[in-house]
Formats: sequence, C-alpha cells, structure tokens
Amino acid sequence: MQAALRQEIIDVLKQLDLPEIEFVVDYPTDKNAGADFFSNVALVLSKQVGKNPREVAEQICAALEGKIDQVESIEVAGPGFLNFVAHRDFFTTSMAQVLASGDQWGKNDSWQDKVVIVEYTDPNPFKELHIGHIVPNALGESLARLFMMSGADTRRVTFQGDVGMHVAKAIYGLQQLGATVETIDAALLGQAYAAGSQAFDSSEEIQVEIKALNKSIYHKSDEAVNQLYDKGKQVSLEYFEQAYEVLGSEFEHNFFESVTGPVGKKLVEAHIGDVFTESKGAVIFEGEEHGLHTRVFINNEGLPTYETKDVGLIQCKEDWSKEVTGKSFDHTITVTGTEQQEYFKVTTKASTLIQPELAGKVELVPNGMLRLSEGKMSSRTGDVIRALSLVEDVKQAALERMRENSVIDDEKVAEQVAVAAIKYTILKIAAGKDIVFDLKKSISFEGDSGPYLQYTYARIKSVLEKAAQAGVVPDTTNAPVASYTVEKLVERFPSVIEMALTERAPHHVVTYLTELASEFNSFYAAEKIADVSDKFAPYKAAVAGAVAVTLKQGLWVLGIKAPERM
RNA sequence: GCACCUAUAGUGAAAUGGAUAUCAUUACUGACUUCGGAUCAGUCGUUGGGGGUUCGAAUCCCUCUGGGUGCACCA
Repeated sequence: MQAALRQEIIDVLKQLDLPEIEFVVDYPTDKNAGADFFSNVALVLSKQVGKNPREVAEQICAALEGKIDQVESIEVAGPGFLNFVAHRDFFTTSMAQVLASGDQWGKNDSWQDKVVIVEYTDPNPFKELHIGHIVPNALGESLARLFMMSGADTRRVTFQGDVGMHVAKAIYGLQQLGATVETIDAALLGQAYAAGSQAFDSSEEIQVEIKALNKSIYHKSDEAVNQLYDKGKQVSLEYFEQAYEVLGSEFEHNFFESVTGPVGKKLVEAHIGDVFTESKGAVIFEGEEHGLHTRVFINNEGLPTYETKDVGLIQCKEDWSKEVTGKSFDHTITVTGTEQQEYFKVTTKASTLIQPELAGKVELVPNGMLRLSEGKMSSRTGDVIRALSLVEDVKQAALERMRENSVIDDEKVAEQVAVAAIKYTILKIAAGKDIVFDLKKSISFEGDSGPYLQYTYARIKSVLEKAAQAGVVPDTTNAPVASYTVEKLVERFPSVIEMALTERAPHHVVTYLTELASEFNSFYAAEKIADVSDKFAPYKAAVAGAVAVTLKQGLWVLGIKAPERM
C-alpha cells in the first residue's frame, strides 16, 4: 500500500512539473486516528517551490483524487500533510489474509537465502551463567528470529572462553576444594571460581601458582589437571544447554577460544609488517591511523590475546559456514556488551585489513548492562544471581498467581510465563541501553508485561472456543461499515517486523504487541464475540483470530511462548 | 586527560526530523449479575539548563551540568 501511494505521488509530481524529492509515506502516529496513511511530500516541497505548504498539498491532493484504488479519500491536514483514508475493504481483505497465512504472517524476503550467523549469550565455561547473560541471550535470540522472518538462512552460535585466567582460577579452586572428576557439578564450579579468584587476589605466591596452572592448561601438560578441565568443561556446557532450553534458545554450534586462538595467531603472524607491528616483545595493531586505538594481539609471552581469538573467530565462522551451507556467510552479528564497542572496532578493522572481502559483513550489536537496583553482582566473589534461579523465583510467583485465579495449574506453563516476564522487561528497552533490575518490582505480570501478552492470547483462544461452541464461524464476508481500530493495528505487523530488523531493535515489536493487546482488550470489553444472534459475530471472531495469529507470530519473534491456557 | 554512549511524569519506558509527546506503574474513582478481573473505563502528573539549524526538534549541531563506558600485554 505504501509503495503504491509513493509511486502515485511520484507520478503526480512529474505530471505537475514539480521537482523530485525525498519524502515519507507512512502510518500516522495514532492520535490522528482519522487517517490510515500520511505523506509529508508537500511540506518538503514547499520551500523549493516557494509556495505555502498547504497550497502545494491542495494541488497534489487534487491531482491524486481517484487515482488510487484502495484509497477512499484524501485530504490536506495540519501544516500541509496529505492524509489518506483506506477503503474498508482494504482491512477486511487484510484480516482474511492474516488468517490464511498463519505462521507465514509477517514474513518478508529482505534477506532471502542470505547466510547470517548470529552469535550471542557467550558464557564462559567454569563460570556461572548469571542474569547478566540473559540480556544478550534475549536480544540475540530475537534478532536471529527477525532474520528468519526475513528469509535469511540464519545460524545461531555461541563463542566461549574455555581457556584463560578465569579457567585457571576455577581449576585452582577445584583443587583447593578437593574436587574430583566424580564430584564436579555446576554448583561446585561456581564455588570453585569464586574461591580461586579470592585466592588469586589474596597473595602473590598464589598468583604465580595460578599463572603456572594457566600455562599447563594451555599446553595440556598435566594429566590430573586435564581431567579436571575436561570434566569441568563438560559439566559447564551441559549446564548451559539446560539454561538455553529453559530460555528457549537452540544453538547449532559452539566456537571455543582454545580453537580460534591458534587460528587467529597464524593469521596475525602472517601479517606482521603490513597490518601488525612488533613492539616491546608483543605484536600490536596500531589503530590510531584508522581513528582507533592501539591494542595488543599477541602478548610478550607469545600467547594470543582475546583480540587474536576474535580475528580467528571470524575465520572459523567462515570455514564453518562453508561446511554447513556450502558458501561464505553474508553477514555475522555479535551481540555483546556496550563496553566492548571500541574494542570491537579495532579487531574488526584488523580483520578487514587482512581480508578486505569482510568489509561491512561483521557487525556488533551492543546490549546494555543489567544493573541491580540493590547491591552489586560479581562472579569473582561468588555473589551472583544465576539465570536459572531467577527464572525459578519468577516461576514460583507465577505458580502462586495461577493457583489463585487460573483455569489451570501447570509447572511448564508457569515457567513459560516466567521467561515471558523476564524477556519482556529486557526486550521492551531499546537495545544497548542499560537495564535497571529491581528484583521485587520489575518482573511484573500486569500492564506492560510478557504475561499480559500471553494472557491476551489465551483469552482469544478461549473466546474462539466458546464462539465455535455457540456456532459462530469466523468469516470476513459480512463486515461492519467502520473498521475496528484493532484491525488497523494487525495490518501494520509486517512493517513493524521489517523496521525491527533494519534497526536491530526488537523493542519495536514489544511496543507494537503491547499496543495490539491493549487495543484488542478494549475491543473485547466492548464487543460480544461468541453471540450467534449478532450478525457481525463471525467477523469479530475473524478479527480476534487475526489478532491471535499476530500475537503468536510476534511473541515468537521475541522468543516468548504463547500458551493456549494459563 | 582523550574518545564514545546517555539524560523524557514520583518510578520504569516509547516516539524512521512531523500534527495535541505515548504506554505502563503508583494514588484515587468506577465497570456489564461476567465470551477468563493476569482485564476494561476515568482522574492526577513529563522532554536537565542555555544557544543554533529547520516550514517543523525529545530527536540534528554547539555548549554547560549530571550519569555510564572505553583508552597496549585481562576477557
């Protein structure tokens, strides 16, 4: 529709001998409920033409009159906007299309057949998967699904630090705690890391000891250590898998620093002289000439730093992409904290200097930090809130709620409600902004919340069931003269999906769904659906069905399950 | 010190440079003898200060103030 309007306006401009300019054709903000679409073309033109904007608008309006099939009327409003009102049929047809397309509703082909690798969550083995990891997990999952909605061959992966000082500290802690291969579990690993970190900070002797341990892990030189390491890594990864399942993520592949390190080191060493330089025993990249800052890629002990592991990672992604899809990736996204933005620019620049074909294909989407309104979190002191324990707490609250006033009592659904509540609080905020988390208050089941969306969906399912029993069959042939506001919102869904992807901003989907649910609930309060004596009941049931499809698709994009009952 | 990000009702947020800044929450008032009250309707309350660009600024530019983050051998 927008495209058709735009084209007609362009034609009319030519016909009227007006200059070609950039202008907007879009949905109006909801307070001018009178119009379905608007354009600012006259406002943009007025200066160039040297006329009053309203005058220009009138001229274009007159020339457009009757030219566009789906438009009922056009008028000039405010300072010189063109307001278009769509035919009633436009929305009626749209409802029918939604019901017919089902789980295809909202899709587009902007990334059709492109290979996109989305990397997110990135927990470190031997450390806790804490509530800070939920933010990039929720964001990355949603971005990945937006790419899927846009036709991309989307691959979800993680990148994990399975070597390095944090691992040495954890192993040291395990040794101190007298852990054996048999006794290691996720809880013990958390304790071990905290114990190791504290020991590291407590004395220089222990620091030397842990650094030595780090080297032996790297070179796999001590069999006893290797056993603890292998078991610890395995336990960590299994634990992560459990968490991913609860959170609703499924990763196809884990990349490890122990693997990307050597790959990166080779690449870096091959480009000493043209990209990297040697300085004080280390290999560095001088970022200043690119407006960035200098970073060390290989330290003076000859070990690759995180920078080099990231350079290697890109190569590993490329190799893996060829292996699983038969071709190079078209785009890769890394979701990680905003604090890594400057750093990421440096490694990306270095990578593209090595491999110019990567330019523009490597992207960082920063996620904001999650702060607690009270107290600080630190895995070094063991003072963390594990992701799963947060889910568990919220789930208990949900169960309590269900026992009070729900039609069912189901642990699985309570968990889905909990995850919805948590993800909603994260995803409603524009990506990259910090999130203040008040454990008591911020996870809400009322108003602006994940459960509100789920509730609305369950409610529709329920009323449609009642309607079916009463003999009301959803049908769009007999529509009331005026369209319901909620229909107009449903029709916008695909454009919201496209915008959310191009801006890397799932919060647009959250805002939209909340508005849709709210609008539906108002509609629901005012209109009777399961009532055979109402001649518009079949139409209203069709509208309710279209809202349900939209909610379900939208929640899917957010990585939130839509239970039929709750 | 340099660089980047950020500031919107009491609180948490939204607003591709567009029309009367939108939601939620809090507080208060109500709702069909109930198609699920995790709902709906209503009242109260907002763009940090100062300049500028623009037909039009929460949004862009400058500046001040407050907050955050990053600036070789950690990840």
